[in-house]
Amino acid sequence: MGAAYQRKSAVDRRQDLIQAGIACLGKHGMSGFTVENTCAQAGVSRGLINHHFSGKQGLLLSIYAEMTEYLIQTPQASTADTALVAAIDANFDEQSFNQSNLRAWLSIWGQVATHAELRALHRERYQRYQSWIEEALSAISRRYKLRFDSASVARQLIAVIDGLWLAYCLDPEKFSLQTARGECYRFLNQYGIKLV
Amino acid sequence: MGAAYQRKSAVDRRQDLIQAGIACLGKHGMSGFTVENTCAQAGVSRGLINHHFSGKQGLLLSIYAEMTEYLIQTPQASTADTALVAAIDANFDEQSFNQSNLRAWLSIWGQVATHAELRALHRERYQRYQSWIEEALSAISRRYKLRFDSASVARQLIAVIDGLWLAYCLDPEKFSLQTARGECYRFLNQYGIKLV
DNA sequence: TACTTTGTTGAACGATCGTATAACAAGGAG
DNA sequence: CTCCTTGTTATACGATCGTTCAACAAAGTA
Repeated sequence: MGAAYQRKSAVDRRQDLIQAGIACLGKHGMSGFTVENTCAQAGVSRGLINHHFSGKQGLLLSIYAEMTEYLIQTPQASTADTALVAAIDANFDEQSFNQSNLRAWLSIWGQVATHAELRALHRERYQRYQSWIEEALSAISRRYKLRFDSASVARQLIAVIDGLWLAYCLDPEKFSLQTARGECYRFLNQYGIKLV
Repeated sequence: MGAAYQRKSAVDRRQDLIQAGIACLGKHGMSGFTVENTCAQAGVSRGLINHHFSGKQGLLLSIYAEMTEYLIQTPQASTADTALVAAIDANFDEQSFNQSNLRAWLSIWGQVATHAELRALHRERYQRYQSWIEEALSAISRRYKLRFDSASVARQLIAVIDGLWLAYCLDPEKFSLQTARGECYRFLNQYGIKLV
């Protein structure tokens, strides 16, 4: 007779619950992100969330940290060109640009305004993200002797990316991943930035 | 001794509940949009929502219809230039571009993927919105002999607007209404579209 | 005034929420 | 084999959710 349940290390189980939470957020939004659903998705009992996290809000915080980790990681590319391409493409690969993942983001964004700790975390991550993009654009403008306000273009670029995400999430049949990605690079072309 | 409660016509009371619902969504997001909160905000009893709407979901549907009404209304301006300016400025006036309203939008968007009727309504309104902007851009490109793909620029413009909304909603201190509006017109300038 | 219509109330219902807690068990240390 | 740590389960609890429904009352009609 086998063991009644599988015992995992704290870090592994925490990762399981985080991934299960993301899956629930992607499936039915914030209303689908319940303790019962998440634990069922992870294949564990209900009480386990409060053992590994400080309540459901604690799990949500860890989920957001995990989700930003993938996108915010500063690419290690050699030039500003390839680094920016890598950063943009990370937003438009299959892992990021699918309805489930975008819905999870949308659900969490809806909580940022309410949840103080979540807002603080978001502010820090987004600030780092924007600064990095701004510096990359600045390097590119110097290298190719282009004339544009890096801060302004950075704001617009981030807005375009997020707006395309939103449009795709709300109506996935409207355009494809490639269309969205192409739209993003067409936008940069208009400023003389020819990356692809 | 006055009346125990004020009796209103169905249309007036429905409007009260719709506005109260928007206020609740803006205050604490979708989790703040409860029957109890909404009715308290409207100053009526809990049971009234089910008398005037088909449940809470029915109210949410009416709320979305009301919110789109203001933004989607096709301006009656004479030229495509002024019409597009009016449409864009409607997105960046104080009534639309404040955190409470944007949070309400964000909350509803999070439900679009889940709620079938809401998704259908959104698809219809957004399609109409995009078509109108695309036609306006097309008229402008003909008039000023500009060379760009109207459909592509329309997608980018909507993405920029929505992305700026999102950024402002998640961190209002990052930039002001005027900055966001200016960013939008700077984007159009890059395509040779000089409206302001 | 008497009657009808219908907007409105408030209590009650079952369902589900997040959390706390005591009992249990898996796996390693001795 | 025994003990101990700790990951895990299952139940129970109070709170709150959305909805239903019978009773009430305000305003119009005759």
